[in-house]
Amino acid sequence: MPNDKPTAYPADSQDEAPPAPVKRSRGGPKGLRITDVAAVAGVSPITVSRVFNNPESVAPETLERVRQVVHKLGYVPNRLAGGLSSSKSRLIAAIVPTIAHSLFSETIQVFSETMSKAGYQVLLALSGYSDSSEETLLDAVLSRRPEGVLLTGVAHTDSLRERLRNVGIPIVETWDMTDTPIDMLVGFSHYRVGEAVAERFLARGVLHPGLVSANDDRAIARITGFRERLARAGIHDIAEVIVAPPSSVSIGKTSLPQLLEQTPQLDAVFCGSDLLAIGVLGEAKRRGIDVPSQLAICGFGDLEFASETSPQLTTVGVDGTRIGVSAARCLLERLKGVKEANVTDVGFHIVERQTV
Amino acid sequence: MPNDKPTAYPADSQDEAPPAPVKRSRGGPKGLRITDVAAVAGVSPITVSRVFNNPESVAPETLERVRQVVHKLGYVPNRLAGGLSSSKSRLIAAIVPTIAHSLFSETIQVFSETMSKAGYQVLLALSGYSDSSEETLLDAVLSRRPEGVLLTGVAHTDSLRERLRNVGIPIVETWDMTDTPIDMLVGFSHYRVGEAVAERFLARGVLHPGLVSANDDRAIARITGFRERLARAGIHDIAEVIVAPPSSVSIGKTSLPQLLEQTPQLDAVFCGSDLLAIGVLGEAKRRGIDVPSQLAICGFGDLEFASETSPQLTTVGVDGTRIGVSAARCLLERLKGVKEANVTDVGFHIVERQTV
DNA sequence: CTGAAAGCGCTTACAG
DNA sequence: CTGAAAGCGCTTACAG
Repeated sequence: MPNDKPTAYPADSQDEAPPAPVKRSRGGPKGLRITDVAAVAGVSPITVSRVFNNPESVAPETLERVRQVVHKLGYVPNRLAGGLSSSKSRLIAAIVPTIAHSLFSETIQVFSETMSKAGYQVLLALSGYSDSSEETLLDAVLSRRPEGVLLTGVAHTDSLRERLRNVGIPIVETWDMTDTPIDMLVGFSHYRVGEAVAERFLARGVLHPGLVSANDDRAIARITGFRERLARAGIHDIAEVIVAPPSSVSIGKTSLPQLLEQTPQLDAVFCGSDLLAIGVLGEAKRRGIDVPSQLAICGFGDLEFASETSPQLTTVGVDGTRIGVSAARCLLERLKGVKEANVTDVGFHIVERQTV
Repeated sequence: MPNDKPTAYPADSQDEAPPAPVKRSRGGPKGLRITDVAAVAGVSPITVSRVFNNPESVAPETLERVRQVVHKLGYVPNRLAGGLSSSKSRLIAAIVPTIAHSLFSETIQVFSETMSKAGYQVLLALSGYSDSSEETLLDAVLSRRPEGVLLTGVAHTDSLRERLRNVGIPIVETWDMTDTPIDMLVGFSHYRVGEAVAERFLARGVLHPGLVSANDDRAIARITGFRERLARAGIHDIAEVIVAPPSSVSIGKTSLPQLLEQTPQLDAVFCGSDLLAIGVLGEAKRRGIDVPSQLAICGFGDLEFASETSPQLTTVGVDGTRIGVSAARCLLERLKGVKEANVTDVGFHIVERQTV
């Protein structure tokens, strides 16, 4: 040894002593931990954990005592830690194009209510109507390790579908229909909606139909059904105005002159939403066109106020509340271990408010 | 020693060997971890972490290599772990009474968009209109350790306000006004809305006003402003129908006869929402009452469709989008370290659609 | 620009 | 019914 002089260490230092571990403070106490509660209540941390997650397994008086300490201290468990440890985030992601002025908001409302009654919380992810950044959005969502996912519409890209399938958590697609769902599905066929509206128009003797719609996936499916059904009846010329979402009353207003320019004899318009329909209706009135005798107008969504203020409109009603509740139930069943796949067609109904 | 026969242990077992730690498997691999990426990329886990959280601090070619491995493997970081470790959940909670058929949905829409652009995600918590379980809801929210909270309305109970103040994260109250905000606030005075509507009515020469409203906090504030302003003008008798939320067109319809029963000379109605106003208007028409000449009706919310379909209605407009954006900005500034308090009165405007 | 060690606050899997 | 030890998958705080 090059240097065997006595060291400066205290007398009790031992030759074999491991290097003292560097104490790295991480910024001091951030708040109450489960150990704080345990110490005050005179139990182990595990018991405190059980009080929250499995109270039946704790003796009644222990339970009571711990609960009082929890309440007195104002302790709130850290679910980031709990989720990491248990692999149960108790989080469900809801991916929706938009919740503003939208049919989806009531679906999300009841979905969220149902989920929170079952002890889950909802992470809201707004996808917009473009799918440019959907991969990024999905990364953000999956990084929270949700235990289930509600999708609005059927996922478009194969890559997305593949990824969702592979995470191995229950997925429920809503508000649309497909033969190849990722997992579960609660929705209806927009294609058939289009067909059904076309049939109504045909039954009325419509010869020169038009359509106004935003260009989101489901609206396109409705348009396709509409067009194809009309084509089978020999009608191929359809006036068409396609706009970027979100649709609105004012877009409806401006679209009518465009449709009339394409088809001066226009006698029916299928609108992508009730808002568009209201706009078209208002503009028709302004031009002295009688609805529905000269121009039939069909909307989509069956908004309550529309039925009150615009009884001349026909529309397509969908039970958004039922979709939300069913979607929640599907996920919850799976989370309880039920394994069956599940596709529910909730259908739709055409609301003819005023006899033709 | 009672038993010093040779043991059955292998020859290399040592007397001093510490008790072999029990290996407790936790269920095997749940998915890719940061160490998997690190191993493939030939770097340490910390470097992979930096690629996600602080890419500027990583050499360009290391960055590129790690990113390729991440992409190839499909690795998604676990933010439960990340959040626990860093005390940064990147989560913002939005507590809203309801998002269905509601003015709040557009606030939440833009709030959520703004937040996600800044790298945060929104945890949606629906409080309903009762505050019975608000403590429970808050526990659920705080257990996720959000970095900020948006509240709709000003929190009611002292206990709630105290708890929110104590968590030490930025809080923004919205859609209401108070002299004693918990922290930041973006809203307007519902009391003043009520006063302003009363003044419009007085200016019209109204003598026998009534009101229909749901009984949520903000509606009550509007009613109070309305009543007190009228009282100052000597009007104390006000017909009144108070209903449980959510309000709707059909409730509006049924309320008019009730108001007329209380005050047969009824010449104005202040409604808690545009939906109620539309219902009242429809019922008035049905009874041959001209609006606004015989009966003035004022709603709340300025829904776009109402202006198109019911120009006879007056209403109160509020910029919900601005509230959402401002609330998001307030929170984001704080999260960046700016310390100033912030109270924004976004005001409101009365929309008189048809000249009296 | 990069890494080894320690720690975030819980829960699991045992054992008693 | 209760608890000591280990581990969940990251990031911090250093050190180089």
